[in-house]
Amino acid sequence: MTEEQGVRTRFAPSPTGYLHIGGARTALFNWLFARHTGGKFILRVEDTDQQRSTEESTRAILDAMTWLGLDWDEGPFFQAERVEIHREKIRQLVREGKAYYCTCSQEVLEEKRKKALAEGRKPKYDGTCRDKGLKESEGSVVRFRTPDVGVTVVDDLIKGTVRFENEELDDLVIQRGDRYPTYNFAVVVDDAEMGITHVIRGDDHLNNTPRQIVIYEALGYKVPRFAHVPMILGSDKTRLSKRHGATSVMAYFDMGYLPEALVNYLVRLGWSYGDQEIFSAEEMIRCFTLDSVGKSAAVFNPDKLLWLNQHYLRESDPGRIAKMVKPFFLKAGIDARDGAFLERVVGDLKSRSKTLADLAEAGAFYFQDAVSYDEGAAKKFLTADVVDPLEEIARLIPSLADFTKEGIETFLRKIADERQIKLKVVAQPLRVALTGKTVSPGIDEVMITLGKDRVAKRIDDAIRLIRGG
RNA sequence: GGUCCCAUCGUCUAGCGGUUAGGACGCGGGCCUCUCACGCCUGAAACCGGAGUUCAAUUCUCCGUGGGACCA
Repeated sequence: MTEEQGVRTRFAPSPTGYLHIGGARTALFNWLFARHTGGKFILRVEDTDQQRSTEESTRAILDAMTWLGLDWDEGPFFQAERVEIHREKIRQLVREGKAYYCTCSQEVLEEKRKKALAEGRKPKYDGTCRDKGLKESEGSVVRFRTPDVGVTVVDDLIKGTVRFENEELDDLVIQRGDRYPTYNFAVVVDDAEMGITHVIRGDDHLNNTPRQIVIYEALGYKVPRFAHVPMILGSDKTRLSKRHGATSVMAYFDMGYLPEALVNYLVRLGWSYGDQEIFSAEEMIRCFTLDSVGKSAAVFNPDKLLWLNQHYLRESDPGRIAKMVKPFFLKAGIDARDGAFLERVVGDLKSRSKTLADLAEAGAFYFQDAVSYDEGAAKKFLTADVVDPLEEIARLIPSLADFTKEGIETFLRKIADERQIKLKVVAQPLRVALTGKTVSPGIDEVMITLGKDRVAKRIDDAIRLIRGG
């Protein structure tokens, strides 16, 4: 597969909504295959559905691809701008007798279909107009003259050899009554004209493939290789949809996921490389092949995505995470403009957060002038018997020479030892005094990030609270 | 209704005739520990069913069952 020369793949979303999880994985596989083989990855927007296509959707899809790091080499091309090319090819087929005008009305067709079904026959077009030699007329459609004998074989790179009896295929409508080409026709012309060598798409298109192959052949095009990747399902094993949770790629951006986590999650959905779970973009490109793509549908598992996100959050550079998390703080009304301070906060929290949103929530206390105490925490840990050690800490902190993790640890242990109590007996009240909560980064990390002044002030505040009752 | 695809722990998957059926997420227990998270150890958890091929089937073939998709 690596030897393939001049590979050209494409992703062809229709701009009728956002880029969703399934589309993103299809795009990813196309992108990976192109990158792995040194080929080109092309983006084509299938905006022929005039009613539902919007520019906002196009923008949203492009933004999502960019966020994921799926860069394209050519395009975006717009299918709507290519309609004249499609019409020319349709006229060509009609001229050559490979397609014909049909004037059967929807009503008649529907009636015949019902009748066929009722009599237990196949509800396929009966060929009424096939040999009438009709000219174009108002509302007429163009049908493709499908060979009615023989077999069309799809030699799929993922599914293997799939055979279709041509007699099962219908005389497909290739131009609708409004003179617009149909999907199955336009996609063939565009893929062929753009020199696509490998069509990698969802396996919901597998049944369309023989219909497309006969069109390729009628038009004298070289038939590309096909690879039909299995679908992504929701937890109830039905097609992934909104009711399974977020399906839009950018919804994950909004929830504080890192793009590399989503990409890593997606690549392992249907594809594997031994036991490896974690892949950098470079590793994916190096390891990706279509023959290790599985055949069966996969259920989307948000927990595993969360785990990967946590992993990448922990591994990432604090500076980068600080930039990414800043909007989450701002959204919560927290002024996180002090870059150096924010970066220290991120350093404390990135290894213990699952998402950027989590991080911002857990880190809010760093930015408060007056700590807001969790009620239960204050009641349990800010008690009269800890006033003495807290006072001692507040008194000695300003002059503590070694204000490092080790220095603070030693200092706190000494405070505890002198009172013949365990460190944790001091640590929890101190944590509540500094953070307002019982859960936080290490007490030493918090103190360093906050700095001596804020630490002393917060302890004083807590003592005042205890005394004030 | 027809056609097509698919089938290993709850989930993602490894396996490509002979394995104590491996890993990961999640879940249970333990260790570490200033809380949490990480990390480490550990436990429970799967070959859809039936024929056939074979000395031997999770693996190959067929049928069934279940799920999914497409065409209308």
